Amino acid sequence: MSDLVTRLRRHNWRITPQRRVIAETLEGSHVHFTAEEILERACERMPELSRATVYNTLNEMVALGEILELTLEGRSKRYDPNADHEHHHLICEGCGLMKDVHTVADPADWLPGDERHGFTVTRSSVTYRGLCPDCQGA
Amino acid sequence: MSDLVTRLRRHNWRITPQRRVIAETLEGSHVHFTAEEILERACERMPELSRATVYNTLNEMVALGEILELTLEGRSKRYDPNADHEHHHLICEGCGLMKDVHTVADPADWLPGDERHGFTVTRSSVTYRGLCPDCQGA
DNA sequence: TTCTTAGTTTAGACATAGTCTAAGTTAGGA
DNA sequence: TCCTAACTTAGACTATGTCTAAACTAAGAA
Repeated sequence: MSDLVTRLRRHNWRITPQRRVIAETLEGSHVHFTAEEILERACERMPELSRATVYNTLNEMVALGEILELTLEGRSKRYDPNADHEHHHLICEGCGLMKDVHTVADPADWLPGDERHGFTVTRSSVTYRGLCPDCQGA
Repeated sequence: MSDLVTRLRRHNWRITPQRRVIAETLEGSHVHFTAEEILERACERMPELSRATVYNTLNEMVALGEILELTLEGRSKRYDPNADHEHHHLICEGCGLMKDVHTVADPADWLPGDERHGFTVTRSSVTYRGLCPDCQGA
């Protein structure tokens, strides 16, 4: 049983076969997939699964707070099943490898009041870029 | 004369009327526009300007390193004429408004060595999200 | 000045990512 | 069982961005 499915069930969310396949596809890899990639992989197990169901399901999981939607480089959003605790991303500019990382302080503490322009700030995320060990050698 | 135009001229880049209007539109505001917004505003001064020219010109300016392409929330990229000095972004989740902000510390200092996974970190950027004054009221 | 040529611009077709709609299907309670 | 609300589906639609082929423009050569 997928851990994500367990978490989703707690929201009194009906776990249909389609949703289960999508959740398990999301959790089955350490890479963050795009919606199209999830559709493609989930269709290997359930060929009649529709594009709309994948998009709807991903959006609902994001709304429930159980997965994260990442808008990074490129045109498509990616989905991260580790929505549990706050984390940030470290991206290799050589090969595109992406890792989750944790900071020692809350980034919101470093934005002074006069830099907030009247906004109420609710979330903050840091993206670190550099070269991974493999790409430093190359 | 726009400062961005000056910088572009240094690349031996032909400054056509179209490119001048696009560059001045980019610099004329403190917020970061999408390509469509730039097209719309530039068309107020040059109605025959085409969509393709705006997209081509923006992509070329990015390739020259004179503006930044931001892939953040939503479906469209935004363009930042301040490619020079380090700054971060504050985004309204209501209307998509984006502003430049400055933090009181370097985000790289918040990432402990054991969270770097052997990467050499060269750049870091923080994205703050919340509601702008207008969207708080609505 | 006129010619040549490379660079630029244009309209609109095309591609891709994502959303919406209307109709059909399914699950769970009365 | 039937009823109803939730879910799924195919495909139309929208939004964002790219490509193409033809026309235009500017700068140097003759």
